[in-house]
Amino acid sequence: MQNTDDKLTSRNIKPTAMRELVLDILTEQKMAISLSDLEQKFHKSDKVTLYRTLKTFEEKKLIHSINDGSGAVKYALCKESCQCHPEDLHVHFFCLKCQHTFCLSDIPIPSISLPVNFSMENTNMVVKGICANCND
Amino acid sequence: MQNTDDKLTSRNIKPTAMRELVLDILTEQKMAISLSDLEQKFHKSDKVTLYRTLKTFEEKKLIHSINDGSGAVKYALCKESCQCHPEDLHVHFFCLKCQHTFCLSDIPIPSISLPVNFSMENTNMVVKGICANCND
DNA sequence: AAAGTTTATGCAACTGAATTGCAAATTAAT
DNA sequence: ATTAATTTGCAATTCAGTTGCATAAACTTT
Ligand SMILES: [Mn+2]
Ligand SMILES: [Mn+2]
Ligand SMILES: [Zn+2]
Ligand SMILES: [Zn+2]
Repeated sequence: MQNTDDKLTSRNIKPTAMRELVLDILTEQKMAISLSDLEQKFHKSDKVTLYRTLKTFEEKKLIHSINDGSGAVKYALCKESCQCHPEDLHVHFFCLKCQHTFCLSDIPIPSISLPVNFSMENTNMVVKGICANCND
Repeated sequence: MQNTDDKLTSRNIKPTAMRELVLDILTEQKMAISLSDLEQKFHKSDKVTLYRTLKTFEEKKLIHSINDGSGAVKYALCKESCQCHPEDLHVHFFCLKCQHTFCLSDIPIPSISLPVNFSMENTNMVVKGICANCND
């Protein structure tokens, strides 16, 4: 198990104080969070710095982004082994009641056969419904 | 085959001039279009009216919306038989080159088995890649 | 047909997410 | 220590989506 600093350097991200804080917060989360969610975890913070931190993390494949249709992109940590290749992708779940977005890390995105001459690079699959917490 | 007016009334939408125009434009499209795309098909138009027209159409299940991650929601006509139930859902394709979004109407969204106590109501599945046109 | 009622439209204005420019601060390299 | 490269903070912008309200159009009732 690597510490925060190693997790950053192993993804070729320079470990600044800010980035360590952000990574620690992301590591604590049980669900995906948006930029505004992240901002609210700080007492004082600059949204743009957090924005660029998330961008850097995503670029270096430390986190991945999820478009759950809620209007704000959500982010969640990648597994250590993740390279964000098609085989690393998983299904996400958006709860219509609590509005939380979960990584269903164990559920790979099913591959589908596209029409002729269409090639795939990536897939975003979001199931919407009621999560276990909200189902009484 | 119904005319524009009948298509509207059969979905319980009052057929105003505006709505007929919008439906005709939507019917012509080979791909899903955004609100701004729609706005640009008019010489003079009010974005809010178009916005509310699309909302009404979607509510009455004449069209469905697609969240392709491009930043703007896209819209496309439903099939005549569509009730927007899970069994009516299909996969969408977003071309990374031409940025167009296509309904893969013949490809149903594969059903997945969710973790215990999660229930599903709806699924958004967008495959990203290169479309047939762009694959030379 | 006229008057009244409901619904749709147009315009202005606002919100909130995402993004850019730039200067100051921090970090790395020489 | 000086210089160069990178990161951070603040101001400001863009753009999709949305609301409020007044006018216009479409229906209902007399
Ligand atoms: Mn995930
Ligand atoms: Mn479609
Ligand atoms: Zn929930
Ligand atoms: Zn294309």
